[in-house]
Amino acid sequence: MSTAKQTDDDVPWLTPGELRAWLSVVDLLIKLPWAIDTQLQRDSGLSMSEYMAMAMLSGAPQRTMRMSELAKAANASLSRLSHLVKRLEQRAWIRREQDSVDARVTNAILTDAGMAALSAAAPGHVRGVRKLVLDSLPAGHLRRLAQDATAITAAIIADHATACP
Amino acid sequence: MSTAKQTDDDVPWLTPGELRAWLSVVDLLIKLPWAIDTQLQRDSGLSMSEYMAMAMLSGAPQRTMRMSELAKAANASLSRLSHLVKRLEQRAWIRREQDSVDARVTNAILTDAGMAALSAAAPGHVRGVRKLVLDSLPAGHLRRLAQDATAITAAIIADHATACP
DNA sequence: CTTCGTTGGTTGACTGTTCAAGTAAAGCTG
DNA sequence: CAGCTTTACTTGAACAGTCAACCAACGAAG
Repeated sequence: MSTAKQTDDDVPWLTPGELRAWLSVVDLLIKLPWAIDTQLQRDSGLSMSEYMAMAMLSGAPQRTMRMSELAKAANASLSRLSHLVKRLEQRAWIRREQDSVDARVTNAILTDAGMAALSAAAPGHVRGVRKLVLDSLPAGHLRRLAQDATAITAAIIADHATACP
Repeated sequence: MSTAKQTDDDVPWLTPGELRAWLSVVDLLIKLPWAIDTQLQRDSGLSMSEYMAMAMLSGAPQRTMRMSELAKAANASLSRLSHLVKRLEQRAWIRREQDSVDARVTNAILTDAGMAALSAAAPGHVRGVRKLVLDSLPAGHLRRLAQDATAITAAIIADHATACP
């Protein structure tokens, strides 16, 4: 059933402490995205992924990025981004343009209206992040949390790289 | 645009350090569920939410829970759970039964086949969690991480409670 | 300069989630 | 016990995300 070298019987089951810890992490993985998304959706009609895409564009030179570049920055698949940008294009917040050098690449450009929408959404979003995340953690814990998060994502990327070369 | 008491201009923007830390957490919130789901789907044809529902049932007396109870345990909305259970029912991994005391409640019951499927899926899942999460963190960090996660989810719940009483 | 493989992106069908509405049993309340 | 309200789900439509084709442009190789 699994392709791993270890047999299933070798896997040490989680200790009660590990299990509780893992479940509280899972709880976070469900609830935090939900909370952030809810605030953004309610106050600005944006999903987190849409916000991220627009935020990344806003920080780029000319407020412009190629699709594949933006996909990486916003943690989205190319397909997902394509659909997402199409929707934002209909709201006139993003414009698409063919690159003049390489005609295969599409450049996504944050319009002025998009920039305005992002600016309107940002304070509420930041307030939410502050209230839910930063204010919940004692001083110094944020840095630790970020380091642990980075360590885990690094393991994910490494694992993915060894799994399919 | 927002219903909060603070005006938008009062919100202190994130410092560069806070922003970096937050983005690394966001990265985790995207990649870790994806990695876990991918492993489960590939090796066992289950999504994380399906796995969680079945795991919760497996630990309950009679391998039985009422839908609303299971929804809370598995972090799902009632509607989502209803659809999800319908799908698992078609695979004969879960059975539904009306409660004999209160005819409104539906009891979800993990079948023997469901238990077998769960047992087959568990080792691979645990191995994944170990490899990606537990093994990425130095000793002691897991407990800290869990505490921080719990603090944040508590803030989310508190916030949600004050927002809509 | 034409063929072939690669890169960059789009599209459409399917799947799962959410949201709003609906149903039906329980539990008051007068 | 007749008429509300609440509780416990279920359902169907809308929507976002994934996956597997697909297409067009580029770039080597012959």
